[in-house]
Amino acid sequence: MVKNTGRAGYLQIADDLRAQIRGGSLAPGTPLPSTAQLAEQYDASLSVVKMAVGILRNEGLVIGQQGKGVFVTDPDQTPAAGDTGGEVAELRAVVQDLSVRLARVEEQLATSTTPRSGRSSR
Amino acid sequence: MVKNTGRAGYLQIADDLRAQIRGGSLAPGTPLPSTAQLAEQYDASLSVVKMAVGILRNEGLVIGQQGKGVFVTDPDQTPAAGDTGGEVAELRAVVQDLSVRLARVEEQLATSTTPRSGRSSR
DNA sequence: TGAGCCAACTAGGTTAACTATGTTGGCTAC
DNA sequence: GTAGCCAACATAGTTAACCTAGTTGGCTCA
Repeated sequence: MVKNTGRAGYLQIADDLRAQIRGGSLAPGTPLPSTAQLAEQYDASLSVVKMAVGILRNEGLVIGQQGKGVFVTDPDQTPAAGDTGGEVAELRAVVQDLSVRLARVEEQLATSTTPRSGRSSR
Repeated sequence: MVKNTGRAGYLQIADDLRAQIRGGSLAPGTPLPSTAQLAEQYDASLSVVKMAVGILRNEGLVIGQQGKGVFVTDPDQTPAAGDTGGEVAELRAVVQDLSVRLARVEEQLATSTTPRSGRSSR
């Protein structure tokens, strides 16, 4: 399953699993196969599989529970790894502000343009 | 150097190096100390250091050259792992555009509602 | 039936060893 | 001076082994 494409085996596995997660084959909350099973499926060592899963964990796509397994995270509740979360939060705040202001403007326009005919054809 | 904070050693090292890179201590183009040196500095095994560096490599913060070393990447030229960087930049631009346009509309409204006293005291 | 024990299974971290590949500097020969 | 060789150094990937910690299910006993 791990091909000689020059791309490291652990990255290929991570790519494959990520594609499954992104593509919906592995839905949020779904447990991934165990490390042992993945090693068998991908014909790789446990260590390589662990590395691959570690990559996805750092990306926030999966979360592991000792003794239980590794589960696909819910994208709506994933803070997003790294500082991106902070940037996204910032953008959300700005968008929220714009939304409020725009609603206000729309309201003003709705009440102020009604009596003025000729201004409604924008 | 790797503390018993419950956070994995390799993650601590990655955090530390990331902070140095983000903080400017390690400028773009700068070579990181070698794996052997980092292992000594952080009192960890080669493998742990490699994992830490691997994390940073996946984040696009560093790039390695065999036989030479690992170098800090230039943030302006780093695509940022995945599409998140590009998407955030794009969203910023859109938000900025909306901000300007909304401010303009708000200004127009302010001037067109001036003759109507009682409506400006929002 | 419920509680306790334990084996099997699981994730995650750490370590050492090995391999492949590339870089660099010193040394030698021409 | 230049080219070639090689040891030392370096990155990156792979593997196996070990350890800690947690989960689960089956079995035994009260």
